[in-house]
Amino acid sequence: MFHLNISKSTLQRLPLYLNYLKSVRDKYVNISATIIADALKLNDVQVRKDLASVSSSGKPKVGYVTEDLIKELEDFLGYNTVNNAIIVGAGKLGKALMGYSGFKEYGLNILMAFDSDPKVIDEAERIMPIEKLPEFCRKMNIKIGIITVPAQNAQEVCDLLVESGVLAIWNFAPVHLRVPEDILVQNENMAAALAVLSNHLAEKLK
Amino acid sequence: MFHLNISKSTLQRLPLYLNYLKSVRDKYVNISATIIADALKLNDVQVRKDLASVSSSGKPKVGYVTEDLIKELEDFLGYNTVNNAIIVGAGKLGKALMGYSGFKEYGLNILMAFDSDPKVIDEAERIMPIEKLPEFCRKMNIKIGIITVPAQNAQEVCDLLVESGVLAIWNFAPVHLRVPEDILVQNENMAAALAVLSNHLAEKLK
DNA sequence: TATTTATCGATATAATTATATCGTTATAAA
DNA sequence: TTTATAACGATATAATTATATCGATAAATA
Repeated sequence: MFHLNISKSTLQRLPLYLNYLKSVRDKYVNISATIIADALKLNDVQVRKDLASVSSSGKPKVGYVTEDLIKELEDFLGYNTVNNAIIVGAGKLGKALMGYSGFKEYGLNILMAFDSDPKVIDEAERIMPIEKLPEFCRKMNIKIGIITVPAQNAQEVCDLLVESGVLAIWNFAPVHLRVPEDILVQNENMAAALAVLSNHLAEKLK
Repeated sequence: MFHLNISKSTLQRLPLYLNYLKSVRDKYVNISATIIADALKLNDVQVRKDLASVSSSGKPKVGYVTEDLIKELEDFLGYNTVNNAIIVGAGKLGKALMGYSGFKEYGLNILMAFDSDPKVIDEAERIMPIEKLPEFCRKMNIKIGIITVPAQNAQEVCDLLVESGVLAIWNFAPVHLRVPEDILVQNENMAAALAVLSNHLAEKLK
């Protein structure tokens, strides 16, 4: 697999293609970028370019073999590989993510949550004290860490994760995290999303 | 307030600025775009341009008055205005979001969840049958809807929300929603985030 | 008071991302 | 068998977004 030079925007559209393809796999044996673009209200050239980075099987007049494309997307997106992860911050959001079974589908397996508050520790519920994080990460070879602590603690948690060998961080705190160059931070900024919503409403209702 | 011509990327950075400013309000009476940019690892011109869309009080050599800027950002982002919202889909994610108190801080007040499955209806827990959604939205003047149903049901739920007067939709399903021009869809695509994480790992570990 | 400095706002350039165009090819219809 | 068409890939153009440059200005220092 050649995971090179693929833009974040492309990468973020791939799951949409995959989802759409799965929903029409019975309907189309072959499918074209034009049809996909139409269904997802995107530009067909964009779809074609995006797909070119995971597949090279497109044929003029015919398009792509739907099942092949699904397979290629799933492989590329790592849905067929299990990635073990841990969560730091066992508050409401952390627990919710941990309890959310939907991530399995994407190859994400959340093994454990960690928290600094002794009151929430509960090993039966898979919540351990943060002191045990480094050892756990090394032993289990954890490469993905999810941060759901309050903004003011996010950076220190981030540092701890990096020290413990984590390579990719999914950050739910509304802060910018400073990390070494080779570590990826993916921000899931709910505040940012809300900003967009609220701004739209202010526009509409004024 | 003039909410015009502001790019989504800018809008998404504003909460970061606000959060940072709050964390240093005791330290700096005045603050410059340079300092903010440095702290958030952004370009100073970008910060200045972003701030120009909410404030016009920057002074050479001095920068901005921290407290004024905080106030302006909060107003602009609508954190001082309560936006009532509802959730459709009372599965794990829906319940989690509903129970998550953090949104209050951003002016988002989730009043009720709706679901089509009679087994999960529980008015004491603020989960109502989906049939009651349109009436509820109209009566309570709901303008924000949050979609946490499975991908295959997302479009019909979206249509229902639009019919019921909702103007902005926060979509957690990994699908593209088709809506009239004046309705905003903000996608919180967890699958997309995971795609980015997984791709990075594949790169690093290959 | 003159000079230096940090910073602003405005404008210009660069980089990235999206869209349009064009030649080619595989299939279907005439 | 020829012609038409849908769709591909490649390349070119347009739009958006980020970064760099520059003159102006408020405060600090000489």
